[in-house]
Amino acid sequence: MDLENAKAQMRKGVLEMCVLAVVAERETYPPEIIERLESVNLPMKEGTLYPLLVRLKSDGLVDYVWREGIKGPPRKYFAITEDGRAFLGELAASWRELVSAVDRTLALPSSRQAPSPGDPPPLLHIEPQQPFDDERS
Amino acid sequence: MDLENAKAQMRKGVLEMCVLAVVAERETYPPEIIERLESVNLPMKEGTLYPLLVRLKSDGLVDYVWREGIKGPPRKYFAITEDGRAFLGELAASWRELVSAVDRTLALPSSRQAPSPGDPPPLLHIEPQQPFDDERS
DNA sequence: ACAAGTACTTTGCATTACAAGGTAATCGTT
DNA sequence: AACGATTACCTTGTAATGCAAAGTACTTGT
Repeated sequence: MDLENAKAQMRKGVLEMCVLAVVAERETYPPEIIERLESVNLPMKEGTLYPLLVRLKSDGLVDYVWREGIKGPPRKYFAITEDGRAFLGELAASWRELVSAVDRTLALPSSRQAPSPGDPPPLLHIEPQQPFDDERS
Repeated sequence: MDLENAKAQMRKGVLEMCVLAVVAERETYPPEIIERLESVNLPMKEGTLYPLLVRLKSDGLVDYVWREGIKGPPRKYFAITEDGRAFLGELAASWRELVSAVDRTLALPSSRQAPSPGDPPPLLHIEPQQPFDDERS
């Protein structure tokens, strides 16, 4: 289990919201979306983005038009729809709830500090515990 | 695409960290871990937790001992290891980075406010845009 | 023409949460 | 002591989804 994998797993759940947020900012096309997300440290690959945009489009959360660029092939410029903007609002609210829940978990006593040398070794040398509330006789 | 699914996706990436945080707090056994997480609004099912604990154990991040309860069958009491505590520290740091990155994305202009009636319809009625920086030549 | 660059698309794989069902130990009641 | 209820642990199959890798197509420059 490596840290990189864990970080990737954490990112997975928010990519959809972040793409929607970037598209909500203004019309863009996929390579630009990727650049933007990378610029805030949220790497995303082509093979992830294109299918995601297809999903968002078929759910009516974004729409696109073909536009000719100054050079190269035509681009799909995406914009958010009204439904998309409403959904993004809900996603952002859920995100804030999640952040609050996770922070509450991380703030639990003993999960706070890094291991300091000289601490009493906490590993399974705990005396047999008194049950508190859940064992109704 | 429903909101519930999106919320579940967001949770997925952090469950491992949260379980580790709960176990870091003090020795516990699986049903209690589930209760704790539910109490902070992070639902997790048995079929998710047990295989996850197996992974954490085989990676040396947690350890367990069998203990007899006051009633019912014996329980596996889990505690975090030193390695686990170090890893939890890294996970928490990555989590904070992610929160910061996502918040930066959500703060992009136009993804902030909810749709207000009377706004100019923003959907793809934007005039053909001047490219800014990325079209070199 | 042809190569290079850019953009869009698709396929197969790995990870992982979960629903659903299964095994086993203990307890209370008869 | 037998049996159902409770509690705890475990396993299997499914679905979602990020990604690597490879493919298609349009445009530009030589």
